[in-house]
Amino acid sequence: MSNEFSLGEVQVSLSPQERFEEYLQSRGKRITKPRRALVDHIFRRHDHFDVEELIENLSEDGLEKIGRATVYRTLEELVKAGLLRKMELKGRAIYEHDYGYPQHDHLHCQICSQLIEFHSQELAAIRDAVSREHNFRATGHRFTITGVCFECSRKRHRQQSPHDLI
Amino acid sequence: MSNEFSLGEVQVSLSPQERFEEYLQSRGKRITKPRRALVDHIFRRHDHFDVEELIENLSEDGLEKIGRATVYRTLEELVKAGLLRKMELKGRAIYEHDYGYPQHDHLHCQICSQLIEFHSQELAAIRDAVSREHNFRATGHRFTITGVCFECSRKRHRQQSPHDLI
DNA sequence: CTTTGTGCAAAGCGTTTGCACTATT
DNA sequence: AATAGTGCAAACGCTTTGCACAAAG
Repeated sequence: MSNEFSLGEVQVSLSPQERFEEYLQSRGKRITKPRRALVDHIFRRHDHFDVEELIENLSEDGLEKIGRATVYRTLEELVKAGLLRKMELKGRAIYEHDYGYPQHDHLHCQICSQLIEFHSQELAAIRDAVSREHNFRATGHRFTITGVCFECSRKRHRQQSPHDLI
Repeated sequence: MSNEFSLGEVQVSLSPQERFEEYLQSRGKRITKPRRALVDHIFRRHDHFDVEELIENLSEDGLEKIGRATVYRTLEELVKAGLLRKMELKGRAIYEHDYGYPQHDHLHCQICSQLIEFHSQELAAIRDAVSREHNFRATGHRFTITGVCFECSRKRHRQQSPHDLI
């Protein structure tokens, strides 16, 4: 158990950095300064983030010179490498750590936009059962519950859901 | 049972048109020609559709004069009225009938992009249990399984998932 | 007659792409 | 030296918005 990383709850034997380099090597892609800086940065601080947030935060690490295009391109690589998970919310991409983190899904508050993670074993079972029934080869799933979080429902008694507001 | 509409499997007492007019009236919004034409059109033919498809098909019903802006604005109303369900896929909005249709979720083929519907009672149960645990007031959920459908996995032995392609 | 809705074209926003330059191999 | 990656700015695709005109109430 000495050379294992515990980033969340899942044990993995390579650091995200190492895993990314391995991925790059295996595809004949280059290990560059911006790529290294980005993995470091992302796995140092972020949990869920969108590109705009990420770019803003880059200056905290003195990485303001990395261009948007490089950020977008690197994020794509990180997803392909299995380090990040991407999802779409309100028209923009949200990323979160995937490598070394356990499978989970989200509650999404429509008011404050916060994402709350939850774990459910049954979900994977349903996914597999449904996929089998349809001869579908599942590679992943996304389950998102939308509504109003505890804090927001305390604050506002009138809610903003599609069906209300007279 | 005489005045009921069966659009899918759920019995409802108003036609989509009537329901939409009721919704519009209740908000002091006007019942206009384009709005009426759009509900008619949408509930005549479509199942899942995106805005581009919808606009292309409008000419089949002689509705080519309805502008994009009106289409977008009306779709938004139809969602608020509970007639349509909106979801985002690959950066663009997909709509499907909601009113008069049973709750369901989707399998999404990454190759041919088709959406396959499935029904699962357990899913609602999980949603409610998880929400209760987090004091979250759920108003809906979206569960999408991604992968490769039967037809596509027969055709291609090499798949296109994130992790492959040398 | 008042006010909301429409159609058009322009703007907006997140993301992608072409290209000359730079850095890795 | 050869080739892949970077940064910039322009282009993109989908959606929203401002505005003058049309239509509903």
